[in-house]
Amino acid sequence: MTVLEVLHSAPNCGSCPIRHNAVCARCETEELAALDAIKFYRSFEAGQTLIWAGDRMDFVASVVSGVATLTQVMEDGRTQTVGLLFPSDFVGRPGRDRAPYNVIATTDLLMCCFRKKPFEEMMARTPHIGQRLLEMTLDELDAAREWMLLLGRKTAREKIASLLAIVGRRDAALHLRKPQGKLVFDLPLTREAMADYLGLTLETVSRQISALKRDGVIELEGKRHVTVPDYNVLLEEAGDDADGGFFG
Amino acid sequence: MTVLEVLHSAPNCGSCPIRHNAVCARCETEELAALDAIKFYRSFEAGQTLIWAGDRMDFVASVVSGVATLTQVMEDGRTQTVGLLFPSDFVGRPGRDRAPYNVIATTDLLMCCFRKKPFEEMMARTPHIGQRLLEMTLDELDAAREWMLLLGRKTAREKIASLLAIVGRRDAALHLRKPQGKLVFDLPLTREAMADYLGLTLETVSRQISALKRDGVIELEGKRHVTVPDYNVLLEEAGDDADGGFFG
DNA sequence: CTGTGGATTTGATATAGGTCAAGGATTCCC
DNA sequence: GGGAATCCTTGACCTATATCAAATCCACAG
Repeated sequence: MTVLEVLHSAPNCGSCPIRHNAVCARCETEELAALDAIKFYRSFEAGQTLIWAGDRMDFVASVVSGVATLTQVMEDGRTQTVGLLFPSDFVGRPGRDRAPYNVIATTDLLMCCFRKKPFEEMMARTPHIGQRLLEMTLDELDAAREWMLLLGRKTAREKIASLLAIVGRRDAALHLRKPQGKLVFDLPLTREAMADYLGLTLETVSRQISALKRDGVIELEGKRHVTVPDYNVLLEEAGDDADGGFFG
Repeated sequence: MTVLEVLHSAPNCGSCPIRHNAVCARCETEELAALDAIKFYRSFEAGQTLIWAGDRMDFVASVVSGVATLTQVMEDGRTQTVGLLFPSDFVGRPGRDRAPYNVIATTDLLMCCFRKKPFEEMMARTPHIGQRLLEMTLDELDAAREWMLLLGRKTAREKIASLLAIVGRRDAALHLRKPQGKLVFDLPLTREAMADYLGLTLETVSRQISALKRDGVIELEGKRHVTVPDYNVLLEEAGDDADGGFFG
């Protein structure tokens, strides 16, 4: 995969609590060439922590394949995941050099990285990139706030349905399809990782998944392979507005 | 208060779930003059909804005095507040013209507004402003994610203590002081508004405030006037890291 | 095939916080 | 002063979810 491909894939997936992406979908060829010169790839295994909260971060990066989480941990071990990163999502914050969260690969993961300093210099020369970054950050903020509603007010069943809807939507986006009708995808998270994202325990996650299965909202093959017979039914279970959020 | 004063006051209050502010603390005098030409003031009464989710927003604005909330409401009425706006905080998103949340004045409120189109034109001419806006948006994102930890993992008592710590810190910032030792301030929120922000019911909020009072963590005079004998004790009750978050 | 360890499910029980209901305090208005 | 509205507190009880404890499943090493 070339940088050009990474940067030009910019699916906008909706109101998910998930980062959107592509650094600059409109930038000039010569700028892409410049980016190309400062890029490198890194791969990680499922379960690996790529970055620890407080670490110095001297690069920014895009997810090429796989899924990662952004996670906060309290002193006594209570854990809350605050973001999910799918392919095309972006990590890193120009102008800040400490990572505020643990970044953990939940599946095998390939990242396309750019050294931070040259990236920032390029940003300074290229207004489009800064604009795009503001755009992306606003999307992330909307996603975080949508998740605040989920964490503060939704029931366990609604939380699970919401998460499944988002994973289904992002997976559909990877295949350049709109999420509708029947969806089939693999869960990129363990029950525990789902619990950490939803503010639940893994037992509750397991029970609610069983309940959704019993009620025919989803079908399961093994523990990770999910079939959603009707995406709209799933959205109703999620308690969202009809279209699944502000972005449709 | 002049625009210059509004724009140049940029307290950075820490890891609160609260927006920070000042559009551009470093911009040139002539740019301030340009901003001055497109500003206007609006005032609102406590309880008034300034903006409804879905409304067209043709301005951006800074809080001059008072407090407002950003609030999401589900179809069945469940309500979650996703942001608190104190003086110097910013509302509005260049490049987007629909408001995603209700904005509600919780006290009498004065806003300093700028018409959006000229503001955006100015942003395009002045890289500092765009940079500052990205900076502010990243702060908001951090605050939102800190709040996700609160909503997903903290107990009711910790939630209340966290909110009191944040209000105390922002209030101290208004007086250009560091929060420490004894703090005295007024709560700008009803019990119900606190509940909506913390993902609780108003009864639970009331009970936990009574408990913190009983345990000497706070003192109350009337329902709104709070004395915190020792800010560090409050932070411990909040379950945060010693210094109260990433920003100190 | 067999043991081992992680991930998951399921059951029994406990509890934090929600719900429903009643009553106080404060303010405002007449 | 006397409603009456709003906001807040407190009590009694209930329930969704957490906690603790076994099973079960499955992948993988030997």
